[in-house]
Amino acid sequence: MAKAETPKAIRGTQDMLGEQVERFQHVVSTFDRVRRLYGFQRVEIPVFEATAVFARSLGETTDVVSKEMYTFEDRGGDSVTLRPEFTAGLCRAYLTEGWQQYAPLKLATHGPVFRYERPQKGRYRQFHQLDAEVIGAAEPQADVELLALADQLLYELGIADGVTLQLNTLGDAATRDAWRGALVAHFEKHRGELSEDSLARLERNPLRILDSKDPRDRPVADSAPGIDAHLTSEAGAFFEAVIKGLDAAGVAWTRNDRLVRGLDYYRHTAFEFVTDRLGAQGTVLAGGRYDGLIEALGGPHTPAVGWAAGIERLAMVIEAPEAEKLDIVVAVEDDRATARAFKDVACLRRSGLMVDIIATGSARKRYDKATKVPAKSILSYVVREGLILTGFHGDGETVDRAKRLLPIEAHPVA
RNA sequence: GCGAUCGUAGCUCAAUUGGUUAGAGCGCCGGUUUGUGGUACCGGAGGUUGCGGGUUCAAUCCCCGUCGAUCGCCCCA
Repeated sequence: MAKAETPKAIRGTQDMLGEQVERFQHVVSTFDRVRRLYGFQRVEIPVFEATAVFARSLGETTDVVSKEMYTFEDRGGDSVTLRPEFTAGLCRAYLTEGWQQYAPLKLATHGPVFRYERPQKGRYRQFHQLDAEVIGAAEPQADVELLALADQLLYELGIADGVTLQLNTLGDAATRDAWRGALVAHFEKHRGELSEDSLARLERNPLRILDSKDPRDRPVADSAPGIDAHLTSEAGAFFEAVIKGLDAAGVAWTRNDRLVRGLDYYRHTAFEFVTDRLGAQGTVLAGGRYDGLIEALGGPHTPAVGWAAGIERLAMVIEAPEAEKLDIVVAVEDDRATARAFKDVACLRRSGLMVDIIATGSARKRYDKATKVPAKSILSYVVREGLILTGFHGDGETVDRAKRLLPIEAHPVA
């Protein structure tokens, strides 16, 4: 029979073990702890939705919809899509589950998301996000609270120093239209100085020229008009309130008036927490206010604001957390003690101690193996003159606890 | 979709300008030493050098293709 060929992992997926998992878990558990401090409740939503949920929310950026989503037809012929983000699904749930009665809702969730993209540093096809949203709150306090949550999360992950909060406003609809007009006029005037990529952007998505990485674009992008001159008084007041709130809450930020969002339903606050330690994929947490999204999903006008953070990117930036140690590792150095040892191990585990046992392979090497297992203490079993003897080594507190649970006298070999 | 770099044992890496039987450490398995201990030694298993062509007396090494990985571009909800 021909040797079976091992199927390979799908491009852009990850298998995690050891330190990678420790890092991942540390990010998630820190998020779960901090989110409670702010009264954000955990929600669960599906990993896939009707394609319309995301297609509608992504509007006219057809590139993203057609090329970058994992879209399939199910057996009934319906088009379904693996979630590329949490926000649209949460908004759908808000509308279809009657969650409007609880508004304003502070929600938190985390899990896998999927984007059909070419993998690179900090970028995968199945990756994982933390997500926090406030749905049904029009006030700038919601933006501030959400940013404070993000800020504290990064602080407690120990990476606040290496990350900066870049803040901008996209204004309201009127502001945005006026600014966009001024930008297009500016870029049209300097067509000749723009890169080919940016000339294409000028047609599809002119705001994106502002954050172009092409050095040829920088002079034109840097000299482009900012949004401030076009802010309506309402939009200006909103941004002011956010800034004042951040300062009051002690959240450090820097203005980046080149920071934009591609989609029209984004209003007012836009922000990104950025690190320089991840190469080209330095954005570690990003979000903004999306007052127009729920209407785009066929719901009533509903103001909302939220953010998402890449768990893998955060996990790469933090210090390695200390691996969890077992309380005891048992080394059975004589096969005649095996039954006794397993009995004791069962007792210890039922008492809530984390215990592993080494009872296979060369008997005389089992102690050496045990010393390599991350554990607070070692319990060894040997046989002398027909008696099973036990020996403890390591952390005193753990040893004392185990000694109280186990019979200390030597047992004859059965 | 485009570009650059890289694919040798389970892992990290060697192998002279192309040269004969592709090595080492770690890990794994077995044995010896030690015997309240993380030591040292001996032995073993494990490779179609990613895959397929080509050049050559001879290819891990050079060339082409392909697959995969990494990093970047595009995109970034």
